[in-house]
Amino acid sequence: MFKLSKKTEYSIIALQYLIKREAQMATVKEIAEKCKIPQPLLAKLLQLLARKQILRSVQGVNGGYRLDQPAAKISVADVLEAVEGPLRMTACGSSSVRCERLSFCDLRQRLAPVQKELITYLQKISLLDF
Amino acid sequence: MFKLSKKTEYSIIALQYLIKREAQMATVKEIAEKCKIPQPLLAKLLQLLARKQILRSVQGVNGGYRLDQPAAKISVADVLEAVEGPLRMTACGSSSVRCERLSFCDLRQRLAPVQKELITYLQKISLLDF
DNA sequence: ATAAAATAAGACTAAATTAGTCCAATATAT
DNA sequence: ATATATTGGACTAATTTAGTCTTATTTTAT
Repeated sequence: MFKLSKKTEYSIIALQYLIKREAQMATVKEIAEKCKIPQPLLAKLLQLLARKQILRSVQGVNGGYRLDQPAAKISVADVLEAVEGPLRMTACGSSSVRCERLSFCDLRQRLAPVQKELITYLQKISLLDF
Repeated sequence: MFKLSKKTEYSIIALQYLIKREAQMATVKEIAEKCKIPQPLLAKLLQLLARKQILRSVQGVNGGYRLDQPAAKISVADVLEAVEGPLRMTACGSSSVRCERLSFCDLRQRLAPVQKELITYLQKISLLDF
């Protein structure tokens, strides 16, 4: 329970690698080899992080990825959201899901504050102090 | 991310039903129908909860399940652990998993305090105030 | 005693999600 | 131009989760 997905683990590991390299670019290939992450999968993850402005990508020769924000400003919550999508504890609540228990189940409402606290907590942990 | 499994949802819903019924027994069949949960699956879940002394089971005619503890003493963490097994955020750390990144990856150690806080938090939420 | 009503346990199948691959397209420095 | 990168999307494989089925055991009422 609450186990991070491989995607999330890989993302954090790759980010930590990039933090150590500071502003220097690193290619997917390099990161994949050093961190022992399957390269095509890592490529996807770094793309997701770039879309959320956590990383900056440069295409072409001498291209690669580097941090687009100071490490202290990147929260664990940011990474989770970029890679896994919005954090929510119940299946219902996403617009497409209709729940046959709606009439009597108050799980979602009860979980809402828990979820909120959890997110707040994860937002306070940056990749640096984490 | 952090979405509760169906098992967990079903367990909490069933427990809330049992809380409303107070000390009265309810059969798996009854709970399954009222809460719209597949009966054989629910049966498994209630067994897990009974093993952890969250529920008390009585076999035979007129048997069923009832709470084995006051609702206020049952924490969300208890339910999660009973149904999902120990809460841990990394795949490594369970004895059977060997990680090829061990030499340089400190994810597990860094996640340890996060995980601890999370568990502490979930332990403080009972089925009543939740 | 016996039948009926209940949980217990484990093997099994199906569905869904996650992990990982592959390939063609686009961008860029030399 | 060409080599080296990322981009994006479709695809397959593996794993996990959800759900079913069957048989055994326990208990009670008759």
